[in-house]
Amino acid sequence: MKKEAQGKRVAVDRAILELEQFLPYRLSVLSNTASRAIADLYERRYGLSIAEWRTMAVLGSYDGIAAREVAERTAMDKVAVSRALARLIADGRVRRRTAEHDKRQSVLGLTAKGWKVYAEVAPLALEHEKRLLAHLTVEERRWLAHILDRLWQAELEEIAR
Amino acid sequence: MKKEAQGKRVAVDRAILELEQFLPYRLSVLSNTASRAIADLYERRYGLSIAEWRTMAVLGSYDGIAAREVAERTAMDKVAVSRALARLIADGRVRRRTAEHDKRQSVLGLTAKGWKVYAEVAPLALEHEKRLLAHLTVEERRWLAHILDRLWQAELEEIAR
DNA sequence: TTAATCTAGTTTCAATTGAAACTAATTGCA
DNA sequence: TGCAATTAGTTTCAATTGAAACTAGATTAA
Repeated sequence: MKKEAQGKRVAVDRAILELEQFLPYRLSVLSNTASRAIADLYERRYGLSIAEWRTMAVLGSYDGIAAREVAERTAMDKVAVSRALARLIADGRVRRRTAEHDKRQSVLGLTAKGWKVYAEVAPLALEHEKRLLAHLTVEERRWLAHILDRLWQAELEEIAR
Repeated sequence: MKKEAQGKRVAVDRAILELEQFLPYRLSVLSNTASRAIADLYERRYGLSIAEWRTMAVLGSYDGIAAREVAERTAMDKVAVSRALARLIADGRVRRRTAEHDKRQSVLGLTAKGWKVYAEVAPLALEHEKRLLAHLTVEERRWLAHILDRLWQAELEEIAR
């Protein structure tokens, strides 16, 4: 490490870690910008938070699941799910029944109104994803998907331990 | 899409988007787990939040910069930086002078105490990063670095527009 | 010059989040 | 059985965050 012109903004000798090169930092910044743009859009247009959108998305794929499974499938904790559901139900986008076989559990699903929102938001989200990926070549995209799978898997194993 | 056994957990016809495959979601989950483990560690051991650690990290690399530049280099907003600095200074880990050429600006740097913390935390952070990357082959690691660069660059261009 | 604009950084107040405690129902097991 | 432990989900309260307003200094341009 050596001085730049002016002797200002010196990269210091003792430094061992460059934040800009640090993987967790890079992932965090990337993740934030990837989510922010689209999140702002459906927040403004539909009053949906990320937590609410994720909840709707999994209910779009898995009708009739309980809150616990929403939490698993959205990687959110049960408190966040509870709050997201409270708002979605208040807005009439999600319906909740009590499971007959276990009265603690709920049976959740999108209402007609919820499906209407879903049918508008999902394409926006997918388009946004496409725009992000458009910056990569086909090969890079394949590698990215592969690497995410690998890391995902590694995490699961880590948690399982 | 078709029914699974039991007629439960049905993947619904109208579903357009699988959250688990959605890039912003995958990045978010990955980023969270990548940061969480290490963040918990230096929170417990040194009482450092992520914002504080990032601030210390850039001050370790760039001595004498102002809060504005900390914000740029950590991808945090100025309020977050102001608060992180307030705590770091209160803890005696960062020193702040006023810039002579512009009395609005501060001139920031790690104190001896700050350097001591840095010298302990940085290796921990790097080791953690190594453990994450250990799940990938050399080739995968190279591609990951490359892809992150590409997306990073794309973002910068996006913002510049 | 000096008034208007801009920039660095802080403060305030409301909204969001996180952790712990809680309620209600279910399960495991002596 | 029935009582202790577990699970689903909610509530509460404190801590964190975000947005806007604010202070103080610097810059611009008439």
